[in-house]
Amino acid sequence: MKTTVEIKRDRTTPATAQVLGAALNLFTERGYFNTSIPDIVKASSVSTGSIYHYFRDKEGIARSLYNSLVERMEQHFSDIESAHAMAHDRCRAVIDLLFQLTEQEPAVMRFMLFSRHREFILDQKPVCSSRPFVQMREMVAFGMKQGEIREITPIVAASAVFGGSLRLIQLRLDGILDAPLPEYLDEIWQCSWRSVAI
Amino acid sequence: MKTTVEIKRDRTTPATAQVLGAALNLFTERGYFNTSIPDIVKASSVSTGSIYHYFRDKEGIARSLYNSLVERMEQHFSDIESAHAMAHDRCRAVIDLLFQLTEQEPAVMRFMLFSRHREFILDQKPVCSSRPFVQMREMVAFGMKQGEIREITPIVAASAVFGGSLRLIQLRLDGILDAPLPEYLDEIWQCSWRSVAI
DNA sequence: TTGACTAGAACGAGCATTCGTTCTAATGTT
DNA sequence: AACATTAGAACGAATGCTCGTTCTAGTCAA
Repeated sequence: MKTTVEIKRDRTTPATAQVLGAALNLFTERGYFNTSIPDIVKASSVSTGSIYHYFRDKEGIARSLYNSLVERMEQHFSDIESAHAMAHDRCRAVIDLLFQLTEQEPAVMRFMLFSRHREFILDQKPVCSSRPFVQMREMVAFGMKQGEIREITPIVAASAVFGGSLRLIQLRLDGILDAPLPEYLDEIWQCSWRSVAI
Repeated sequence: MKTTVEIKRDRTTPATAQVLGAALNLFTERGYFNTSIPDIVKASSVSTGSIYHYFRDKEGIARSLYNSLVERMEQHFSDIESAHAMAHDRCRAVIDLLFQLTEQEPAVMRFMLFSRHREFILDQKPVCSSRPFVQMREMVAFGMKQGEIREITPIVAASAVFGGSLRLIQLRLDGILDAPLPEYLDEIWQCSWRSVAI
């Protein structure tokens, strides 16, 4: 039996979508603490009262945003695991996806990877221990078990495989890189895989 | 001829050191915006009046902190360049240094690498384009010119060389890694160098 | 005595949040 | 069909509080 609360929480109205969209942009452009509720009201065209009708408080907006984006990323990664059998192909597909997402939805990427969530979402674990990041490490561990990847400390291997690409994403989001990331995919993937391949 | 302002800015009193130390800890533990001036007053045992005597405003504290740490890092890197002639040795020494600093002064590392300075220090360039990061990229570019490193897009090479280690630093600071970083130095360096070596 | 320094109370702006109200549309009642 | 009832949704002015900053008075060293 569903409780009223659950029903309410699951519902997605146009208003909440507008609020979340506006919040995503503002939070990534100026940061959570430089964004006021009045700012969100203006950007979303949803009134203060309505915002507090749908979300417990300002932190609740950020939490809801974070959860939905993490969930979405989880789904992407699971799809990749289904589509590819080898660790090599899985890891490459992950980087390909992240590069594309960075170009298409930089705000999403900025919020997921480079916001300091723990500063504004209380009792939040670091991003690095969220499901998607765990999935990435599992892919590498799997590759090691299958003999695709050299036997080294698993987390070191995972850092070697994904570290360079994550760095490129940061450089791109910070405006240091002018060209779209997919142009670098082959080069960085060659480096990454060389670093851990047998 | 020095102006009064410059003289004042250069002076380092015990009080300013206490304020900067307290601010570093508070900013990295809770974040800049979750730290109030009263918090800094308590933690530093320096009164509000004195703080505003030495610093223009709250942002000034952060700016002063940032500049002093960047300067310190620049010096370290220049020393490394003097001590080693090969890109291989220089890059390895940089990682070694960063790993040691992370263990000895995690707050410094956290503030330098993983604070979102641009959110609280206005008209601040992204860390990635600060001198130390440029120095790191120059080391790699130099290695490529000397034939130590394969010919690929320079910034991709730099990301490949340092990306894995920076990732490990983040994991360590976020509490995902239990062992001190220097234990992983040999492994990650092997990966990093393999990824770009001729 | 003078000028640098210290102190912490007082100030006012801006913030997150609340509240009383109105609006909308669906449901029930006759 | 016509009206009454109700619950959720929307609104934005009002509230109370926190914070960065300023101010005034006091201390100390030279």
